[in-house]
Amino acid sequence: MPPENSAAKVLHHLKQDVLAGYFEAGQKLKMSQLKERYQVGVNPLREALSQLVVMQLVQVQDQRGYRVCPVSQAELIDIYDTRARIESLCVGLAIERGDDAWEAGIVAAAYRLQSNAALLQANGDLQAWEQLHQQFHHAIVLGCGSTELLRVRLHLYEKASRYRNLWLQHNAGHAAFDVNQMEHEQLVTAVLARDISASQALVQQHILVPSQVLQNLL
Amino acid sequence: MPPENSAAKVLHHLKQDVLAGYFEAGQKLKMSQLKERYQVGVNPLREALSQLVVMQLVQVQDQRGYRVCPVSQAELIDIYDTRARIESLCVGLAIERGDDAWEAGIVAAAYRLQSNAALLQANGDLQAWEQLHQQFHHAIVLGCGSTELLRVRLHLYEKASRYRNLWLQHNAGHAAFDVNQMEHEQLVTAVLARDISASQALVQQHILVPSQVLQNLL
DNA sequence: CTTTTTAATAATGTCGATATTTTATTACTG
DNA sequence: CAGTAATAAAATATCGACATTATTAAAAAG
Repeated sequence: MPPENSAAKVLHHLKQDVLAGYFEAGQKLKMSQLKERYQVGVNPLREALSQLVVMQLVQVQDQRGYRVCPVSQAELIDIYDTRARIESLCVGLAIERGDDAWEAGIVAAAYRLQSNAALLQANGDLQAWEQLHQQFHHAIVLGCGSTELLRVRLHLYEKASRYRNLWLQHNAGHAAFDVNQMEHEQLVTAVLARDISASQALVQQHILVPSQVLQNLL
Repeated sequence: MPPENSAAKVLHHLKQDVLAGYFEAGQKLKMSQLKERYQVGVNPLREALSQLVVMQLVQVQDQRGYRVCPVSQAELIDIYDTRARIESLCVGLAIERGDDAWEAGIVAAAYRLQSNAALLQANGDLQAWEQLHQQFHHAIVLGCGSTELLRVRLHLYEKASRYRNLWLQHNAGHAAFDVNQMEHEQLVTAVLARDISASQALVQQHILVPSQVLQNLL
């Protein structure tokens, strides 16, 4: 375990709290409040907040402190649309470049997702399901072999988190989950068959369908 | 003019200094040194450095301070490869979505670049040329209309800056500049003709050729 | 009663100081 | 003389305190 300074620790917690919605969109982030919650002084806090500003999760106004970035339908559409295109790019490259270990990783992640999905849904543990879900998609795009592209992808995934949580809650115990699961099977088949255009079409749909559901919720 | 705090001011200067190569790749960034140069205390400095860490221009090691991110041939290839794909994506969308104002903006930027290129090359003002160059390409991709995609593009452009400076210096007064200029004319023609695949092929080449030159320099 | 002005309260941004940790130097030992 | 241990020097990370600025509340004027 890497020894982290308090700025790094508070960054991690603060980021989770913003992404999970503990701090609502647009909410003011007062120093006194944050000091209390994370048990650190202002300087590590300001470092963490500065980093979240670069990640576009927090806004800063000179002499007026920090606040959580607002959400909007326009941003939702843009993020999901861009994600769909980037993910498609990653998938195409991964199919071109992926080797045996890549294929095995996909099968393993798909198995883990499928075998735990029903239980986690019954428990209502949406975050655990989302983690397995994300690991499955990550196993696919990992084959693209581009650090930069994967970083861009991760950034967009994180920026989408606040919107995705709405979708997860809305669809808890809903039929959309089963549809989602079916799409995974189709995707695995297309990817392992090295069918680039089919895989890209499937993965774009897989991302854009939740976007359309969310547009009606905002 | 927006009133900025010292962290924002020092961030701007420090970023420029890293991108321009004033601080070399891998170099240790000592606080005493930075305090002297930017005339601020450690806390605004740490905020700025924290942001540069997120931008992947600076690395941090716990209790061992900050240093400029190293450069490598592998990173160069990855950045330029990814840039080529993202730029291609932007260009395709821009051609699909661009309107009259977009076309006019491209013609204007191309004109400004072409009319100043010879003079700036003679003066050896490579940075001014690069600025016009970048404004030209930005005028094209602006038509894609996606804030997120443009942000990703800008991030990759900035990450490529340190490598690009090598290319600029290497090609000062060289024939490659004229080839580069010719590629712009072809690109304008293809874009205004709304020929997506031709435009994408041209812009990919336009980015990848310098990458191949640079691979021999590192 | 609304608007403006003034006072108070609170919050932000920066610095200097300090404890802790790393790095460099010197001394020691096999 | 190389390698290691002890010491000295330097650098980092954090806090508390203070000056500046924004926000809120109260008072005064129209």
